[in-house]
Amino acid sequence: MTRAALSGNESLEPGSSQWWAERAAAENRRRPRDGGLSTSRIITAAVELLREEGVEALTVRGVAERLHTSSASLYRHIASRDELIALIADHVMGEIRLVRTDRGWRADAEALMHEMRRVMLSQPLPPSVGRNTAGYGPNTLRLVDAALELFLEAGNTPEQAAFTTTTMIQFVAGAADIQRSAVGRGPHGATRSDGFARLLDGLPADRYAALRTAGAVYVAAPADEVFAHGVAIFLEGVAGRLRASGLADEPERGIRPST
Amino acid sequence: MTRAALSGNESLEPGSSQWWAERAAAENRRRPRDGGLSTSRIITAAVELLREEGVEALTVRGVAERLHTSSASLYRHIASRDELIALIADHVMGEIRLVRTDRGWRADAEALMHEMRRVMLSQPLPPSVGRNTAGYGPNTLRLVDAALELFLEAGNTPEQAAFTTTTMIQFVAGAADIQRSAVGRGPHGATRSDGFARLLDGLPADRYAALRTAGAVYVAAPADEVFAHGVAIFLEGVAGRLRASGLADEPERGIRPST
DNA sequence: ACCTGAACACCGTTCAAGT
DNA sequence: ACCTGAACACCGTTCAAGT
Repeated sequence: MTRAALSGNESLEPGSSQWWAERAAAENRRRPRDGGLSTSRIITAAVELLREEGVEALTVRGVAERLHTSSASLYRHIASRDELIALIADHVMGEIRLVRTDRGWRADAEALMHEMRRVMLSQPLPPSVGRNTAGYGPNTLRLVDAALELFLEAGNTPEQAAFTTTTMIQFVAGAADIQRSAVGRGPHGATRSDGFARLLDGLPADRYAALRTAGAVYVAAPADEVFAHGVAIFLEGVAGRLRASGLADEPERGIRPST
Repeated sequence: MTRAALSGNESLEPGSSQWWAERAAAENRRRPRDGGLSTSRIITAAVELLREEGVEALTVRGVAERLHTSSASLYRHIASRDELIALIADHVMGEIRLVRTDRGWRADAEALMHEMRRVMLSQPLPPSVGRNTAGYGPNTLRLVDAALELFLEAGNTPEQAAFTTTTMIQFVAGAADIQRSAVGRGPHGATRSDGFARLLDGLPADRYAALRTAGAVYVAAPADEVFAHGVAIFLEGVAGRLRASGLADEPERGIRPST
């Protein structure tokens, strides 16, 4: 009771669809006070803090300080740190620009994936973001909607479009997440390869044969190139499955099927 | 100096290749004391704690308690909580069974991906695991080696094999990560869909058209099926690119090219 | 030389006491 | 009715004082 900051959402799990639904309702109900605190001011401050001082600085107390209040005051607007993080996650997703290129679904999907990754890497984010605590936030749903639209227009069934959208998000989020937390990369990725040679030396000589063949390029590969390759695999796979299931594939330009 | 638990690895970033190399060297140097503490006992205790009490219970103090010591004592064997997490991550990867099916690279890759996911979902893990803090640990390198081998035998160049391996890991890790943190799923995923209908009602009626078409199946889709679909897309994409680049594709059974 | 109790500098969160 | 100082119950990490 006391814990629910914004109404009677009792103990809904932050990030769940019910939580987002309740939050939207409560936010409409709310009357913006004088010059006081608000959820959006808190989110803005939190994102600034994140950008300027990194993930480790993102504490409830830190956000409060930036707003010249006490942490206790924030708990009138957010019920927990987890809520704050879910809100930040969706907020960041809002920076993803959704544009249609008119060059067919493959070009659109490719652009969308690169744009998602750009935004996810554009600032530090707490570990749980990029997962799906934001999954049902308004901005994230816009993204999901755009992806579903794209894959529907490509000729997929709703189920295929849904599965493909989830797969796309999983891949892009995974790639961004891993790159974000990538460790030991020097300015030119040099540090990484250096230590790697030493590392291989320490391993049993009769194993790790493939690693000795392709390990160098595996370690040194520029993240952008690897991601572009991953996108190509994904698009090729989606197109291949469209052909296999005898559904409409896209010739050269986008033709909207009468769905 | 004082901080480096296991030798002169000074301030290497936990998870970096140098850190793993240094750690392996130091571990060999070390003489196992009487019946005392050891890194592996610490890891075992940490993993037990994780399995029994979940991510939130994984504290240095909690691990110490389980070993009937003080947290200060653990710092003789690990330099920080981050080190502990990197070690746990690689330890868990060690549970991945690497088997060749003799039914060609596609079957092998498919089995490997499902096995990776199984292990990643088999127990709670801290957020940063499944990213690449474990990237250079011995068990993780065995996994990478197996994947590289697979894709090399399929006929890829070392560079293609490397890129494809990274893509595979990113996708599987992303899928597992998102599913792990999936929020609001009831016993039968019911809760999820329930709240979703209410959520859609709250959204502007003139937008989110695709979401209204495919949203239900998007939300309710069983994670296993979605993952299987994602694997199919990935394999199809890899095969497609192999054909496109004129490199050897796999007919029906595995034929080792003379790489 | 090794170990660790006790302390330090933080956290997220709560709530009684203020206005 | 709203706000918040101060406290609670934790953290990770350190180090002086013990053995």
